[in-house]
Amino acid sequence: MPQLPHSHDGHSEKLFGHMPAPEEFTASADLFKLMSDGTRIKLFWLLCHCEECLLDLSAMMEMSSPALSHHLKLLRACGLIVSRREGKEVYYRAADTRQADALHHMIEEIAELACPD
Amino acid sequence: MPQLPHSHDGHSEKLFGHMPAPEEFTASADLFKLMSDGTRIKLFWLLCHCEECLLDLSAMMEMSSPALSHHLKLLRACGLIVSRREGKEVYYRAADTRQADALHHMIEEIAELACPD
DNA sequence: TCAACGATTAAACGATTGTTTAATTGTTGA
DNA sequence: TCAACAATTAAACAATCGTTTAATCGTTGA
Repeated sequence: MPQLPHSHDGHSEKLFGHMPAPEEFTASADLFKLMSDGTRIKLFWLLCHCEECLLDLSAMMEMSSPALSHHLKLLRACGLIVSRREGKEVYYRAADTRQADALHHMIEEIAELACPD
Repeated sequence: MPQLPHSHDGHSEKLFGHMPAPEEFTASADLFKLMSDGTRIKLFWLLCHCEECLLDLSAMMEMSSPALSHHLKLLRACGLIVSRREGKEVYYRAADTRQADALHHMIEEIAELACPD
């Protein structure tokens, strides 16, 4: 049993002995980090409700297309969104995965947003 | 009805007209930002499972006490954890709120952590 | 009251992140 | 093939963040 500076009770020491590996937290942290930016939350939320091309997203988000492209790349790298090219345009939408769905619900639960159909 | 650069269908334009205010996303972003650091996730998770003083937390987290104090301050400022002084020591634990509870479950759902009793 | 201890604060530093501007890649229709 | 358009990439910049070191505050017991 590992020792703590102050021994208040045995509970913490037992917990100390069963600490999850740091990697288990970094995986979560990376996902939360992705949502730590208001721009990306709004973007991801938007892509949960429609499929759109960069220019339209750019207008809806009121941002430049390079800035948006940067955020889309991050979201796609984590598998939260997918894209498909159709002619000159690339369409983005939320991925159809358990993780993306869970995150969508988290966002709406936290923000208590009214969710358009 | 607002106009988008490309009019693919009416759906996005309708959505564009009902965009939630930026503040609704910044509130969520702030909460996610709090959890965007592996150190803080681990710390918060720990405080969901025990109540401890700074020095013991410092040992369990393998961090300096000033660094830890800084993170505890951030978590407390958002109401996710509470503290009480008992003599020379200050004890921290997760707050007993819906938000803290929801976040605890999110972390374990995302990390799929085995949760010690 | 004063020394010891635990906790907090402040200042400084390095690292990371988001946006801008400009250049480049990819696709289509004339 | 070339001009127009959509998307992406690259470089540069300011801003934010987490840690360290050092100093300070608060409490207790001698």
